[in-house]
Amino acid sequence: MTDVARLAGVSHQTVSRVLNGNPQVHPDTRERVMRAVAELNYRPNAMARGLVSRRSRVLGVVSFDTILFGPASTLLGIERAARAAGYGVSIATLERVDRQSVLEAADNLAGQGVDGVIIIAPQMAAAAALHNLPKGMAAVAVEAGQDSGLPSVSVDQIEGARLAVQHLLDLGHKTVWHIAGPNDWLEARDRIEGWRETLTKTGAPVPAAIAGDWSAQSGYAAGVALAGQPEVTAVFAGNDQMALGLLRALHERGLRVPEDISVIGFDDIPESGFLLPPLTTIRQDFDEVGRRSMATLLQLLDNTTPSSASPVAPILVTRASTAPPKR
Amino acid sequence: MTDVARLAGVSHQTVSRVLNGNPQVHPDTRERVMRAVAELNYRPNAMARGLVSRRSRVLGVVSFDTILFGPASTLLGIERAARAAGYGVSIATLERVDRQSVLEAADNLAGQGVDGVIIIAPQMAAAAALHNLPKGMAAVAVEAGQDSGLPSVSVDQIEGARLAVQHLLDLGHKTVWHIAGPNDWLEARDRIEGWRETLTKTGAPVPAAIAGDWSAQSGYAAGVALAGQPEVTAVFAGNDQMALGLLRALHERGLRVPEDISVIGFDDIPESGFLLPPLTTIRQDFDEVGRRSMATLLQLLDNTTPSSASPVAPILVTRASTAPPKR
DNA sequence: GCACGATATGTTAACGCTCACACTGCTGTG
DNA sequence: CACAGCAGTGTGAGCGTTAACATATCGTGC
Repeated sequence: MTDVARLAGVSHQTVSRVLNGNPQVHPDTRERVMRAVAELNYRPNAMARGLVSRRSRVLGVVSFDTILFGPASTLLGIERAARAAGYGVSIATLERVDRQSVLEAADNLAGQGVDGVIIIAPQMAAAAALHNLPKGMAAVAVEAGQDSGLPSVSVDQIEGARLAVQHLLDLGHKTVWHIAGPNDWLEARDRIEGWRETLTKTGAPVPAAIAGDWSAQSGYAAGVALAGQPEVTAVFAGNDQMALGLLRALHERGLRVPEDISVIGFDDIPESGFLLPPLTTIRQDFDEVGRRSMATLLQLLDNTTPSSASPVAPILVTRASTAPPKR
Repeated sequence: MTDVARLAGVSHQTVSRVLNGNPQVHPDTRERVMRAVAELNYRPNAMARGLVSRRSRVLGVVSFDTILFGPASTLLGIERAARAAGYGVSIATLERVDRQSVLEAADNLAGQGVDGVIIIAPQMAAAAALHNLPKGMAAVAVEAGQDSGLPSVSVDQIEGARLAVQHLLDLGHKTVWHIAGPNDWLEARDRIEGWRETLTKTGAPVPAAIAGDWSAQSGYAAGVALAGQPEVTAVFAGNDQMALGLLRALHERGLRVPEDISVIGFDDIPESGFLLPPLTTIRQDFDEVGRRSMATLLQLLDNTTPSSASPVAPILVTRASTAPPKR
């Protein structure tokens, strides 16, 4: 910076002013400084800057299983929103999801000097850990339910499930079976709740939910079980991967989708449109989740009370795996 | 730090020594300092530390399309390796892949003060940009070919293609068709090369490669074209998503896999085992890629000449989508 | 013509840490 | 008994930036 100042014939403070867009600099001076900056290929030192301003302009994201479509998309949405706001993003991926791992990850990020963290905590264990975060740490939770003690952003899973189930009921199905995600995931619980509520509200019988673990394999297993029950005409799978496994199981048993059984998924993974048949599913707007998380975090950093908006609304994507019942 | 020093009854320098594991501190002193650290809940300031040591212990990763299985897995592998080495990871995701975006992303990361960057650059355009990186920036390329001018780490795509094609030839197929990835991806080019080479070497005829874009949709389109050609008995899809689309197209045309046509994919995405039929494919070891990238970057930071190891070997995962030809 | 605010720039002191060096006792050696 | 050597600790400077304040220059209104 001193070099730039010398070359431009000004003080280092003026250089600092130019770099920070201070309006009180003469245009000519600004020009000269900019030229010197370019000529010397000067780049401000982020650490010196952060040391005095107490802001690193980097935020941390704690996440789990970033290979899965949901978390990966959320991460991407956050990263986009952060970049738009002039922030960098540092990640910490959890190997296991328990209280300690979450706290360790948050601690690591804090040690890197992030200004705040966004925690993608769809599991109960992760959400529980949020109460123990180092105090004074600006943190926003994503998909963590209301009782995490943190400002939080999420997609309206209950509404998503309602959309899925209502769609099937509207087609004329008497009821809808459900392959649920793991019970320690909040999203799984909410989808079960939305499913059950919608059935109950319309007076439809509520079959037992079948336990899955998000994997295609578990969907397949559920499909094997369901294929043996002739009364099953419509199935709401907790995510698209399980729907995929389900489709395979039904196909193997000679059941046609949607003629014999309607199937609806959740997530709208890129492959969903190309399954056999193309999958009707529920889409979540992860970019919006990213934007809201970022906005909330920025409010936290500004010391304004974060405005808690309503959850992000999912939408129904109708393809070819659902139809009126034929049997 | 001063507070800790006061509480422990030592100088700030001794506190620093304890924190950095300097062996020349008396065990009793160390103990007292540690206790003070714990009591005050003190955490060293990363920026002050980085300012003087000129090391942030954070590295940057430039990546594209982190929703795709390959890049997401690579990112995860790098993150794991970085954590093991005590480094944090900052990400920069590209919206578009061209020279300028790559340089901008690298610049952003540099502005955040990362010690070095790992660039996942599977596309020609990205690889080309690597020559223009700010000099003095420690950088490692992943999947960028040899001529990026950077130390680089990659999976042996040619070998992977060879494994796939040889597997089909060994089953008795006269030749193997290929649905290729986009021509501006290095991985796509290498897989084409491995495919062509293997066919040529064994004297098999080399059909024209069919252009795809990694998506299930393009695999479907290719499948529609191939289903009309009775001489086609074996297809090597450039990735598993295209294989998925292909399976759907073949199924729709009444062609059975593997009885009528054998299909092999590439990547081994989590769903591959649950397609109809379970997909035989080629698996890449992304953790190993992450470890090697990290190791290379650390060597670069140490000013040792990076040891350029041989590419990571992929492996064949045999499932149910390939069989000897029947027609 | 002169005080006065506005505009533009410079000066100095932190920020919290590590590095280089100086210092203090103590032990062991000739 | 003096002195070197060493373990253990303290002192002061400086990393590159911004904040706070001080200063210089310039019109402007009376």
